[in-house]
Amino acid sequence: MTTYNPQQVELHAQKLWETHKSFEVKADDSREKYYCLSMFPYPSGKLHMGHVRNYTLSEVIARYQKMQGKNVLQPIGYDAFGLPAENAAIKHKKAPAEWTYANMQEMTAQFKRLGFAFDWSRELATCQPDYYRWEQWMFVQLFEQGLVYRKDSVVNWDPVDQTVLANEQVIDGKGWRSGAEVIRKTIPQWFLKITDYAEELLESLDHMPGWPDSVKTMQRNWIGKSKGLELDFQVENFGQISIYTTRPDTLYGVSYMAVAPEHPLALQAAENNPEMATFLQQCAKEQSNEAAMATMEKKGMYTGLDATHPLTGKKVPVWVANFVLMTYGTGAVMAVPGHDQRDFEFAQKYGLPITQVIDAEGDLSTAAITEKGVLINSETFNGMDFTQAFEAMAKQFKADGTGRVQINYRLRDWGVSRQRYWGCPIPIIYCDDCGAVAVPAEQLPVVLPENVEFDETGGSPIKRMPEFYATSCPKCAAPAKRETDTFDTFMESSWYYARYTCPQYSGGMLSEEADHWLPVDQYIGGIEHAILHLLYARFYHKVLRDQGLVKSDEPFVNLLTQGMVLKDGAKMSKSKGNTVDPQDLIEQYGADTVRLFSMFAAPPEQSLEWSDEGVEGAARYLNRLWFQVTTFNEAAAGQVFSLTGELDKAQQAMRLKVHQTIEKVTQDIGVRQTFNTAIAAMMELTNGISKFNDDSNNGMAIRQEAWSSLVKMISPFAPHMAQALWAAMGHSTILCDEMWPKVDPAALIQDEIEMVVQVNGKLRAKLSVAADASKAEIEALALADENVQKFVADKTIRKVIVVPNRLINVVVS
RNA sequence: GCCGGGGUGGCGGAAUUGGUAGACGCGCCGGAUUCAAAAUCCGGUUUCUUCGGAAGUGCGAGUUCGAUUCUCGCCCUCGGCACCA
Repeated sequence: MTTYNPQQVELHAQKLWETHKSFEVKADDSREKYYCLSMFPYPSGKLHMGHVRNYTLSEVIARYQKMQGKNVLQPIGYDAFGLPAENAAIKHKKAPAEWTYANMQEMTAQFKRLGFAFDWSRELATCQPDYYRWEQWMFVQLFEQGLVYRKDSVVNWDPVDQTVLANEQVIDGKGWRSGAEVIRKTIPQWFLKITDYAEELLESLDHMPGWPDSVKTMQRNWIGKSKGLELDFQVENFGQISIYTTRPDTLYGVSYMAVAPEHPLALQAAENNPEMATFLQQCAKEQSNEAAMATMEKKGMYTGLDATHPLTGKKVPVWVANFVLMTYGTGAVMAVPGHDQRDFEFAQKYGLPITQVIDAEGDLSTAAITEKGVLINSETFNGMDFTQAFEAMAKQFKADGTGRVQINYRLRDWGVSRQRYWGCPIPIIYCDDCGAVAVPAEQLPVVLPENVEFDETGGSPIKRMPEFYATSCPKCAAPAKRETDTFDTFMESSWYYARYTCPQYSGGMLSEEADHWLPVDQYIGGIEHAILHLLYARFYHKVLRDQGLVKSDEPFVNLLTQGMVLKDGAKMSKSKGNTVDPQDLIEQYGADTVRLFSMFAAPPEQSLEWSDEGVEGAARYLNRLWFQVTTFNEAAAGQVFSLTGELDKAQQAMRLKVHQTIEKVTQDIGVRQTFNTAIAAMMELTNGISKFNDDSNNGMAIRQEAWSSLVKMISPFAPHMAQALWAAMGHSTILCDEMWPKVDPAALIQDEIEMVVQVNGKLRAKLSVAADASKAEIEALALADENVQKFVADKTIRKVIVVPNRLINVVVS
């Protein structure tokens, strides 16, 4: 017997797989395909436990599916553009490309050491021109089709560093490096019309049974479809403002209007009013992200302008309010303090009238009444319910042309411009005469210069590199300037899963192979991507489809959202400095232990609070398994045992346990995706077999079947050890090419079943009952039990509930 | 603030369709082995208890013969909120 040496066993298995190209796959119509994908990593440095968990999850699924006989594609690559590389450039005076490539190399070595079944021949990195040229190409297509447009939009501006900051770089309203107060600045940026796809993105969610309900709900709410009225209000000395409301039934309760600080009306009001100008400046210092907007103190100022109420003709004051979003609806709202809590608070603060126009439960002296009900104080609309009022109002406004029914989405178009260096250049050229012109396809890619130097401010180097931006107009050949903004990195991560099907293809964005592999059968990634990445990728896939590049409607059939790996209660991330380095654990225990533990510690969808303790347990288990199997192999001495004749009770029980475990593990991996319980079941079986010391022929046959099944079932988790044990059993094949063990239905037949007896829901006895016993027999048996009698004796039996194969509940009083 | 999760022994977690709460593992306790220790193996381990039992799954109600599971109201916590990825 040899002792278990994980380092040796693991390197040996890895070499074996590499030599046999076990995980390099080609399109093969003779076998069912299975595309298993984990979200690719950002090359931040070393791997952390979140990575290990993520890739082990897809690994287990991929290896399991391969053992079901499928042609499994499991690729890997790097989401290589992004902010941390620029931060590192400032800090270490190293070009972002150099830092990124070094990290990729390090992470690749770690991935290989973990023995993941990746098809490395398909590796890609999004910062390579071969990759991003097609992203630029697609942008140009969309530009020409009108799915791309340019408009003014707000960014965080650091007035000291003279640079745009990411939300993450704004801490308590101040620039992370300069400490200066960040202000809102409006600059022109490029947008993709994701809202054109809002309806389909919403509707498709109803036909995606492989996605978790929670993610679908979040996406539905994010898209936020609503039906309302858009109404025009006339404002004297200004003109017309439009508002959108989903509650036209409360129109008679409007006591003021509110516009966003960036609204043209607000800007006009500030022209001759220094106080208003100061107020708008204050608003410009407030953060524009939704969380801040929703929680900050509600402030407003009267513009001095009044709107005319379209139904009553009365004057309604127009206010500027810091909580009105310019980006949603029309940037103006009607305020109904009686029936909207935010309007209510604002009205209370500024002494604006609060009137009740809906008859519903509530007390207007303390809070708004937000429930729907019958209209009151609403002239001819009195007595109508919400639906009647909505329709009647819609009809009336339509007739006089001042309002219309409108479907609105909360979803906004996707702003893809970033004023950063380390990203894919936006393929646009600005010409004084021709305007914004797309870079012609034959001039793509627009290559990002990689040898650059960063200054302290973190501003993009290409913005001061004429050799990059100076060019000529593709239309009129006059001197022109390239766009120096780059794409949002979500652009790269929105289609990489498709490019993996043909990573080296140079004839286009995607080859015909894309439709062989797509859609992805199983996608796995962090729950933090539930909305942004997953929605952008869904959108992009539909765009690819409409360009004729893929045939499917959705990119990911099944989605597994893994919980966060937490340390000290917070997301494990490099920026927080609370990461656990798996390298040390691999060196100490081996990759199999680290993989096994990351799957055993918690179910995949739950967040996992990391603790170093417990890894030991996984290592102990593998050691025990190694010892048990190698000891058995010695006893078996190369012989193959098969069952003959009748089995005794203990043998039957052992064989039952083996096949129950195969059934459970198969279900847990293949259907439930609860890998922690699969491992627990295998541990239980291991304990069971090691206590079953039957040396008879049938005993040996059962043990041989048990160990061999167990080695196969543990192989997705601990593939190196499993391979070594498989070889030690005398097999010359590669285990990952073998078929998954099958359940023998005959082994599952039981003639006696244990049932529980309750009296008034409390456990009082356990019974062993013949499998074919009738209800009456079971009932009689339960009532005959001594302990049951004790609790029943002096009472009246009201009823007896028999749940087949489970329990008997005797209800007494 | 809004949207979506989570809360069960000392700890990670299990209970798959409303049916034995605590599987499996960690830790701890006891024993074997050892000169000794580590490792390993065996046994025990929710709490209280008058040893009959009783209580118990964040808190408070409800539905049910029966609730960790369903309903309502709270509390705490994690993720997301459009420029972190």
